[in-house]
Amino acid sequence: MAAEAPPIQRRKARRNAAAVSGKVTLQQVAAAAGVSSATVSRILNGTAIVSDDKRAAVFEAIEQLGYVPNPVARGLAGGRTLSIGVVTQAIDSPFYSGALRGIEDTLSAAGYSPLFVSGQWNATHEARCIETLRSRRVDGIIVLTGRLSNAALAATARELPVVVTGRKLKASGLFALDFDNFEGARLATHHLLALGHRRIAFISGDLKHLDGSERLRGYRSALAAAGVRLEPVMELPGDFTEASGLAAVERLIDSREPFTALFAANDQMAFGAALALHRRRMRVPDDVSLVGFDDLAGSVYSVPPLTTVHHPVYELGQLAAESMLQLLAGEKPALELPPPRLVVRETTRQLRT
Amino acid sequence: MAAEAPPIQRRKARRNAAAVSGKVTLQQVAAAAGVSSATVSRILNGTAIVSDDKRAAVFEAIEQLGYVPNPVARGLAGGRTLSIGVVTQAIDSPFYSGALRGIEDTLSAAGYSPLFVSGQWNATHEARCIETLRSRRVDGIIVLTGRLSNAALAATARELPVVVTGRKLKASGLFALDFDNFEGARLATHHLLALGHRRIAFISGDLKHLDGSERLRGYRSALAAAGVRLEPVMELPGDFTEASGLAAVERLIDSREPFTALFAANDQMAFGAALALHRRRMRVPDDVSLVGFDDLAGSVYSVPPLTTVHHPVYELGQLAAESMLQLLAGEKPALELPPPRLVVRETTRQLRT
DNA sequence: TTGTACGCGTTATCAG
DNA sequence: CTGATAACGCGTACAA
Repeated sequence: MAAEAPPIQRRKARRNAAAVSGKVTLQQVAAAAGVSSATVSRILNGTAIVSDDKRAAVFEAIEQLGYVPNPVARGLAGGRTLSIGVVTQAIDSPFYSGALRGIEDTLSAAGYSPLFVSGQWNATHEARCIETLRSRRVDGIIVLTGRLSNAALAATARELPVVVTGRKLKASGLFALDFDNFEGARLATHHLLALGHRRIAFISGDLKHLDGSERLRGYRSALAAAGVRLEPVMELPGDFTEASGLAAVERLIDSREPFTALFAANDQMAFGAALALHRRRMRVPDDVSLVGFDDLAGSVYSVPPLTTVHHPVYELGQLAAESMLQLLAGEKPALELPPPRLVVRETTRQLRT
Repeated sequence: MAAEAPPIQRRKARRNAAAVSGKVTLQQVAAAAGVSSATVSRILNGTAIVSDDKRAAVFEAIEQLGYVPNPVARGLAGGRTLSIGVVTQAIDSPFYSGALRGIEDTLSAAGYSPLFVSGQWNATHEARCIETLRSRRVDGIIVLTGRLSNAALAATARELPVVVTGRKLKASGLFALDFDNFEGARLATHHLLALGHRRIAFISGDLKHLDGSERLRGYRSALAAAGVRLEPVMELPGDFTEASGLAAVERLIDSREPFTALFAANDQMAFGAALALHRRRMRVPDDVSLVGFDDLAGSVYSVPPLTTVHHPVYELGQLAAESMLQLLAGEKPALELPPPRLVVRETTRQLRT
């Protein structure tokens, strides 16, 4: 036993050094295991059946040497980089960052790495982002609510798998994951109607996006179903930012148009609206009821906590990533997001009569 | 002229096809330009001086063919992947996402791509993340407030450039970008003292992190300087989350210890604190003054807008990325974050006497 | 089942 | 200044 000590120590030392420097090659593993490099590769990728003894020898060698495959070389040789491009609009938006985490969690669990790029709400920039991702040879691209045209998306889907959220679209090699924004907005508006409100103003998001237009449609639909007349003055334009929500409410108040409730197309605008109401000395929910959309992490802790429509952003990211994995595996994804759900907190109350 | 039309068209067509498929190789460019591939490489990387005519011919060919270099092959051959690993704790945290944007902006402007991974406040997981990044052959690693030991960080800095934020540390190949949390906390506490407050409670963050402990130190220092006795009961433990801020304030109120002001070690805990006060029917700032730390994007729109210490997170990301670029260029970074700055908004007021 | 040999697209090292 | 040519580390036809 004692005689064997030195070799063992040496092996251990080498292993640590290797694990840190990451410089052990597949070739070295093959040599140590007494097989060809092709066999090692086959074992690693499950490309072919290998005899059990060689298999064991290879794993032994991998363990001893602390071998870690080099994804760069893999990418060059095999064409697969095990990385997925993710096009987001603003990486620091409270809305998207939740989705990004969902994507990262499920992608990394599958051995893939996400490559995030920000499109910055600009179609041209977005196209450039996709070019960058393609030049980096990503295996697929996930687009979170892009500005890119459906045609452009379908075109890149012909080259590599694409998963897109926030729009409806069918094309080969592409999967669209959509959330029922219409129903969510209907739910929110219905809630206010059920509380007795009739003068319900709506702060819309960017109508160029499906999210924005669908939420407006849901609002209108609910009002119509309740027999409440649609009034253009009650539809305030916004762009999904807090500032636009604040501005919209100030304009509404200045117009002296009576209203008892406010539905903002997203939580951020609802926050802006709440501040505007506060500035004008109108209390929430005593004077005005307020509903948001998205259920951001911070909405639970706003004062008072915001009633809103839950949008499962984390799950959105997870499902987008899972769909991509399925696309990569040659399967046809059919995942669906859970239906929207109203979360009643403390910014809404029965209309005083 | 007319005779030349066909070739031009053909060239155009080929160029488009190439730009989309991204399959034109450096070899093809070399062939088209009538030079060797080495020359093309040299021109692209500025590795050596090349005659003007060949240079022009190569650029002409690149343009015609729509050549885009392949970073994967580059990574294999040259060892540089033009990608930087970024270890963050929670990609969806409002605090870190701002920094991530700063990093992405300046990195991509320099032709680098960031590779984000989440350490999830877990040293073991963080170490694994770094292994992943190294296996992907990133050219450097930026660590945002990690849990990793200084020793571990210094060790990886021996292998490749490292930039770390949120701690003080000197080592070769490593640059630490620190923010003056002590001074920021001192500023905030001083502000409350200047308003006449004496019973100022402090909700601390995770004291295992330098951010947390330094802010506590700043709070104590300001009190001491004003001759106010430090009372352990006024120092409430927290962990940087909204929930912990809420719990801390509820405990404080239940203890019936009198207090007129509250300083939370970050904005998220301040939000939690504000909600707790609201629940207990204590008004901000009329009954209690409240100060946060970080100046998150949402703090401007909280109701009422939060007085807080501005922490330049976006710049933090920018500077971290710039430092990394300098490290990569063989320079010695000496960038510094701007000093902390108190942003007085509407949650603090003169103590009523 | 296994090994040989070539190719992936660049960079780097030599000569010239 | 420029051109062959050898790496870089791995996947994969092809052959055995």
